Amino acid sequence: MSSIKIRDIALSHFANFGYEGAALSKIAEEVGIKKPTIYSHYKGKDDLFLSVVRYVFQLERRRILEYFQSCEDMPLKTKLQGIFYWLEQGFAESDTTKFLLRVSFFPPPALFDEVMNIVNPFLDGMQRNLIKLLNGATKQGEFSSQHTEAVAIAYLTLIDGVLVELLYGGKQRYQIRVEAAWNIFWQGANIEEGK
Amino acid sequence: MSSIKIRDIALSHFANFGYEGAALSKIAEEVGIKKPTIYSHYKGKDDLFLSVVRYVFQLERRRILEYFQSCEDMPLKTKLQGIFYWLEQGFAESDTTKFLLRVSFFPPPALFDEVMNIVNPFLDGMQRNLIKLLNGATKQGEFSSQHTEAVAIAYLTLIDGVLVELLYGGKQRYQIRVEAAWNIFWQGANIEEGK
DNA sequence: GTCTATAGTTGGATAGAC
DNA sequence: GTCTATCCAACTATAGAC
Repeated sequence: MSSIKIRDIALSHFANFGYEGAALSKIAEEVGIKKPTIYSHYKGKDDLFLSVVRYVFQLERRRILEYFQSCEDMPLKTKLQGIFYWLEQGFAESDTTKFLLRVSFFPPPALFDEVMNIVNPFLDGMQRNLIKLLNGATKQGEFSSQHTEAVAIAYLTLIDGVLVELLYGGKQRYQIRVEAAWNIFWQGANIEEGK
Repeated sequence: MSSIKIRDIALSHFANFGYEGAALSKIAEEVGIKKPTIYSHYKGKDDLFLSVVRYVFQLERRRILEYFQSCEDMPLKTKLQGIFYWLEQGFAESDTTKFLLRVSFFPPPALFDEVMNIVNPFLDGMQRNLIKLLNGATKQGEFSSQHTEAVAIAYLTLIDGVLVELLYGGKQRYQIRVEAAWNIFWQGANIEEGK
């Protein structure tokens, strides 16, 4: 089915040019079909865009679950630190992360509500899973902190901060940031109680 | 001069709709002039856009210098922590921060090189000033860390991470992030040597 | 500098033959 | 499902009167 090919190429165009910057004519050209043919697969540009949004977030959700399952028996530190390598890989392989960030930060105004109804549950789920993870580790004595939620929030902040650099500065600067910021985060998160 | 009014209103349109999403007709309408009048002030859309870019980054550079001068005699912790309130204020007052982030992360492809020739020196200057600041404080004994550069990088990562939330999640979620992530950063940065 | 009028292009979307 | 042909709306940009 060429619906899939259209969707995949549209993803890369939306990721690199944004919603307004992407043109159905250019997408069709790269797919190897004529523009009107898109309309026999999708209702229009909005429908195509929202299909890509749903696809990307579903894909990302599954990938994250797979990651956590793949390192279920490892210590917490390994799990949390491994994310950064995992992010780098996912970013290199496709335009999904770029699309994800662009859509999250600057969604097309007309589709704001519909986009946020997909983005927000995704982020909330991320945060819930993370807190669960930290709580579980705390019980097992792997991790000592009275402020599990604060650590979770700081960790998400760290991820956003390095993602920004991955998106913008490239791999090398990303790795430098991860190295520097992770160590300080981890030390700060493991301070023993008492101010 | 109405060049300024055009520039300021264009700034808000570019910030909220992106380069492609902003229309000269809408900008002119809000200014209270007709569209062709813009062409007697700017060569075209590209020229207007790049004028806004130059203006915003120059403005931001000056604002940052002013901030650091305003708290020159304060302890390092106060300086670094004060940035977060300062960011929040600047973000609320205008669309400059939104524009700055949008342009930095997702510049219009056709103007990529020209934009980056403005963005990169700006960021490099930020990082240089920060390292200078940390080095100065280290000499005065305010701050103990063997890894000044790592702290600087982690601090910039922290700023990006909270800015993302300011842009996307709003003031309240921003403040929560700042509270949680700053404490962990500061503790981690001030760990005594060893390990 | 500001306008009216308009050129020239490109965008999304539809009708209808095959 | 795919095409050709076409429509209409919106955009940037320019010409020329005032």
